[in-house]
Amino acid sequence: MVVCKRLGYGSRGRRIPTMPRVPNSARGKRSTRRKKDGDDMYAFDLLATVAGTLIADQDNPSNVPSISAAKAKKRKSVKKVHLDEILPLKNVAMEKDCCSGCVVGSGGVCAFGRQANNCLVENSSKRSKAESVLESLTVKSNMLIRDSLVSCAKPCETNCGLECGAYGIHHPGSSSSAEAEQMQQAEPEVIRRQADGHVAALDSLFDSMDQDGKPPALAKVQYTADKDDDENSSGCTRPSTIENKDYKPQYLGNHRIRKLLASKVRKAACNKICGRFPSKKICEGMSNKGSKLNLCGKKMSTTRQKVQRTIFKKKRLAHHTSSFGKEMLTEASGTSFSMEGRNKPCESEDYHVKLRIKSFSIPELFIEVPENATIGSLKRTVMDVVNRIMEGGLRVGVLLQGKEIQDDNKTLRQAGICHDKKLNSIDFKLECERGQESPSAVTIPEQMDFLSADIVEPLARMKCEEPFFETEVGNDSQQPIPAHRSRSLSDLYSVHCPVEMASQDTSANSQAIVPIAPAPSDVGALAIVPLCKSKRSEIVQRRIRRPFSVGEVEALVEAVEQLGTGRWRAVKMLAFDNIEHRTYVDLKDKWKTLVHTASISPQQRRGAPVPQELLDRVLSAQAYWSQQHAKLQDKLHGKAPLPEICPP
DNA sequence: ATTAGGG
DNA sequence: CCCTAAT
Repeated sequence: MVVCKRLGYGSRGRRIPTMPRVPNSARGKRSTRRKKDGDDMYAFDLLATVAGTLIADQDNPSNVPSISAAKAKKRKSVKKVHLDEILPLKNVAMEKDCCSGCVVGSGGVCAFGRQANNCLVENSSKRSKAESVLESLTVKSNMLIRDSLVSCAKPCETNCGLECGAYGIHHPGSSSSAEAEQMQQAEPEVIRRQADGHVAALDSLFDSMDQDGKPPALAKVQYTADKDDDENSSGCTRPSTIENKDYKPQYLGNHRIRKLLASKVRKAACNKICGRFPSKKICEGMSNKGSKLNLCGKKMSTTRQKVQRTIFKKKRLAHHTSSFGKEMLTEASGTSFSMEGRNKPCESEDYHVKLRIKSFSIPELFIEVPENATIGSLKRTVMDVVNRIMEGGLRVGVLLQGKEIQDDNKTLRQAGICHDKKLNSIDFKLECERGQESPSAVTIPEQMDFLSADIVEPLARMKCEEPFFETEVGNDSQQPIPAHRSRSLSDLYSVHCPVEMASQDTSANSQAIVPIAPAPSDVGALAIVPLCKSKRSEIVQRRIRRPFSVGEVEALVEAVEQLGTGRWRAVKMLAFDNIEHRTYVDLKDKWKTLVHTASISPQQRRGAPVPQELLDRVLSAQAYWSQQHAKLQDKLHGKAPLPEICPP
């Protein structure tokens, strides 16, 4: 009677701890996510705000894209200055409207310079190293980071330059025509879909966004994206890219950063959304503790809730993945219409200056990756470098004709930013909030490729001090190995994840060489001016997916068999102690999925198959420990212990 | 910081 | 994996 449900524990000779830990099952659960208010302001939001607040309509409504046309009528007439992307650095002259796609990073930071060869990646030198030949990859010159939609608004006639990023690397000239074609086709699709009735559902939302000048680019992208997202009922999907329907974001990340910043980001997003419903009283209850994400009043429809939630999600994603180009587009429609040359005489105080910041220009990136690194690791490395640029909290500087306007209290007109002036010469500068770190403090690694360095004149060399990625493998020798299993798992990793190691090493050694504020030459390009590398990036990335190997599963099963469920920290310490990317939450989650996997038919299982033997052990351990927890609960509640359930 | 549970 | 309430 008492033997039941042990299921082979004894046969494995494992001793079962006398008492399970008190389960914390009493802990509350909830499925609603309460949003909190926050005041976080992010650099690019700030910039977007700068742009947004300066933006209003020009007199010519015909230029207003279809979606915002109606709303435009409501607004008073204003002036617009279109700051198109400029290239402060001398570059190879290319024909206009050439699509030098430059997709930076993994999450969908898209950059398509439509002007010139802004993203010339050249294989500059082959320095042979002792172990590996490193390929020096110089992402040269300005990489225009811009809303992909914008980039696609103008048809690409040629595809020059190199696209480095989420969807692969294409060497100049090698870009497939199919891709270019796809990009071209994206635009009509965007416009069409926006023109039809789909917009209605979110109309009020967009409306609100419009009013505070926040570019609804995000929402727009949501429309343009594909529908295979699991939240497609909202019509929203991933915030990026038209050119790849199979977009599976390659995330990277630092769990700690994420943990620290995630709530911040959410708060900010919430705050912003809330701020976008100024007069509609949609924000009622937002600060109510008990209220859910109820932006629209007491009874938000399910769909609506989902839409809103998705907005949040996309908001966050936009923060993370397309931080550069995000929200730089200021019109609801994806139509790219140029406001250049539309300056009008300053007739009234009511006129606004409309600054349309379409893109940021990343001056230069210098990246080193081993030849045997994967594309994925390259993407992550690029993203890493980009993230580093973003680190440290950016502030915005405004330069007019190359001169920075220091006085924040000056009006635009006083500063000379007026429609009758040459507004083409406005630059925005992004600087680190804390620029204490002097350039001298920046280390120049020995392995720096100076061959490339001399190409890129005034340079700040940013060495990554700590690897962006967790080094779960590289430090085995330094860490004591507490559990034998840890050792084995480590070994296992070094066997199974060599590429990951490579990418991490790469990441740790990757350098970014970025020009320090080149004299802002002409037309409104935004020079990103990284002066420091101090503060952690606000960019939060989803962690890269790392499926559990069989070895890991086995280690997990064994640990849980010994320690029980609900002691995930202990499990982690026992079996995954030096596997940094496996948190105890991960282990708990994995156990959950293992239990589920074990309880479904093999035909229903997906992914790498787990040996049935392991799954059996999972089930037995789960059953055993559940029973233990139940017993304990009963004891705690003073109930008589239930008779043990025995199988027939 | 951990744990539990829903997504 | 993510997110977050409750410990």
